[in-house]
Amino acid sequence: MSALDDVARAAGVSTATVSRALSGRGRTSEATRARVREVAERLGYVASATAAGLASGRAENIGVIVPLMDRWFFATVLDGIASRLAPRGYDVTLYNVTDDPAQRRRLFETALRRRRVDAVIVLSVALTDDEVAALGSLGLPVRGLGVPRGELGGPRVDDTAVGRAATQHLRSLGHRDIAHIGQSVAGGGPADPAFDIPSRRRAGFEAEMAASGLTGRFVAGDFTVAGGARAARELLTGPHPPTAIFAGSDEMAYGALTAARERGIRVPADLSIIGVDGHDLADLFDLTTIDQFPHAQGERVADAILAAVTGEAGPAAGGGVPRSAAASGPLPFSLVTRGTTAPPPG
Amino acid sequence: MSALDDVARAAGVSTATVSRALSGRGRTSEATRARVREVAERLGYVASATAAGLASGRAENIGVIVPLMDRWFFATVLDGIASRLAPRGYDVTLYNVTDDPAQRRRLFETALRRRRVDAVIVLSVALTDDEVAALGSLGLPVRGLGVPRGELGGPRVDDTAVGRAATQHLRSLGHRDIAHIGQSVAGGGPADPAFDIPSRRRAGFEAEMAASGLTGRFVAGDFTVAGGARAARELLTGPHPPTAIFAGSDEMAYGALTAARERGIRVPADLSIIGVDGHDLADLFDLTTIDQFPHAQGERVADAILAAVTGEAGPAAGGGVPRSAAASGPLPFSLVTRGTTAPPPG
DNA sequence: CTGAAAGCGCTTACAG
DNA sequence: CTGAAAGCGCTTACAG
Repeated sequence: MSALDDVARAAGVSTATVSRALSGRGRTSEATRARVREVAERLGYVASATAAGLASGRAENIGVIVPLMDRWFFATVLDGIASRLAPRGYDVTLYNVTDDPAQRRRLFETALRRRRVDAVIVLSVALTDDEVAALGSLGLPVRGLGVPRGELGGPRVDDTAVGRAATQHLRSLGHRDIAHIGQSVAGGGPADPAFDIPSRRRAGFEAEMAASGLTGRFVAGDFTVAGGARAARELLTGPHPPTAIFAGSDEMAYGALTAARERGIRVPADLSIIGVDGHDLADLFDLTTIDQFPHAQGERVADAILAAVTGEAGPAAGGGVPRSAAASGPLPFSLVTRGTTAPPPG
Repeated sequence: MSALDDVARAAGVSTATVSRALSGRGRTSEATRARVREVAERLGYVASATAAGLASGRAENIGVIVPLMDRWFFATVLDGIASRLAPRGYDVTLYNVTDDPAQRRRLFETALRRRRVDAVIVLSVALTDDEVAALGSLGLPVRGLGVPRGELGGPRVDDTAVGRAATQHLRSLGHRDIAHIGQSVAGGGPADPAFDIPSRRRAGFEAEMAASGLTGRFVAGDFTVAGGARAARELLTGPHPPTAIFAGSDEMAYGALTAARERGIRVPADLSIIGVDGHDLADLFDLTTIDQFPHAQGERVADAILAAVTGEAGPAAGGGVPRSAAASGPLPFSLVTRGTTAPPPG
């Protein structure tokens, strides 16, 4: 005696009709549908996700693989994803990936293979070849967001352009002695560094500097506040401190700000600093940054995965351009000029 | 021809035996179990979560209701929860609750009733009576973390003590003119303000001030950086600015720091500021705070929910005190003295 | 310890 | 448009 039976009985129809009326799949007369829905509502009936999933093959659930949940950027992207999925009736289950090999094996070889999700979104994590293969063998749509690999489809920011834009801003203020704080490629990264986000930002920086006949310095941070502080201290205590720093993330920029403060170096009078992200607190720090709209990024990848799962072209019918093509264009970013950048001293 | 059948065939046993060998439930000979596991491993077999869930009634999935996923505190707690659940084979599905009434109805009346989860954890959200009732009617274990209601069990910090400790620190430095930035009770909160976290912190503040025969001022922030800045501006531009501010959260304390900076008020020479949380960037801001170990809070509530779901007393056998009793004690907090607090001027 | 069989609560061809 | 029935892929009493 399932709950479905109760509804069918109360509405005087078969369970098949209840299922059709409630899901909207298959034909039902308007009158029947209305009556069934009314009865279901009154009885507080909601179909069991596991039973429906088993019978239909649709889990109505999207898996999201995310590193470091306590990092602002990912939390914000996740929020964007959830904001698009929930209204469509999709749940999101979280798969936190760490550096622990045993944990990763459990994730890719077991957790993800339980058929609990219809598709998976991968947020900026460096995956091994085996892991990419494991994802592929799932037979599920997979989209990455900012993943450092070409293998996974999904929207992405043109990070080379981001690197160029940040550098251009500094150059246009007159800086010639600019250092970049980023991530060293060796740091446990994936196979092909050419697809790496930090590498792209750095490449943009170097290209822009080279275009002016300049050479930029590079110091490795690790995309944390502490790493940024460490890198900035190295730069600022050297024989020839730069007049400007382009940090590959806002959090590293905060670290650079601290390092400058420690040494009594005035920002922006003595030193300009620009970050990347559009972090929550950038306004508080009065930090100039390249905003990459992480919340919107989450929305975009959620829409893309939904389109893949439902086989739709997208919510809006639109004109001649297929929605999928539009959705696969590069993600926007924007320079936000605040008080940490100014012309160089002298 | 299910995947289970393949394994059973290859191992030369029945599907029942495969199920028992793989799950560890029921008896199986050591030899059979080893062989079945070896075959399953070789074939890459992992039981379908939806089929197993339907048959067993166990979803092996915990729902977490969380507001504002992009808030550091919640993201950190979530990380703590996931870190305990994943190793035990439990997935976590996220239910983001916002202020949108339609969205909340969808959550409490539909999403949560799909039997996708074995239990639910509620993170600090103000629930209406109807929502608490809806949670109760789920027939599932429910634990809150820092929920402003007595109805939901679960570990919690003694926030009155937190308020007292912060105030004591300021008092011990010699401050007499202390203001508290918190949250106004009217702000869309739940029925009983007595269970409210912000109210408790404020009560602790007032009790401690009263004990010295002093009266503290109160200004409402809204637990955001901007709200803290606004409240602090109000205090600092008044006729009689305080010599110390106790902010109910680190993020509001950051706002207060900004407001002081705007006005050229030196911290801590002219003004002391203390926050609550143990935020990631507190170290960067050199902020004195009451750390409440959010990651550990997540671990604790995850353990509590796991105990409720599995009916266990907990992982460690322990001594005479039941684990559950120990786990229900108040959560720890700790004063971290940094550079934003000092004796008052003069 | 192991197997045959029923059943978990839905969805969906297939007929009508 | 609607119903009877099979089936989704497991788990679990129930026997043996």
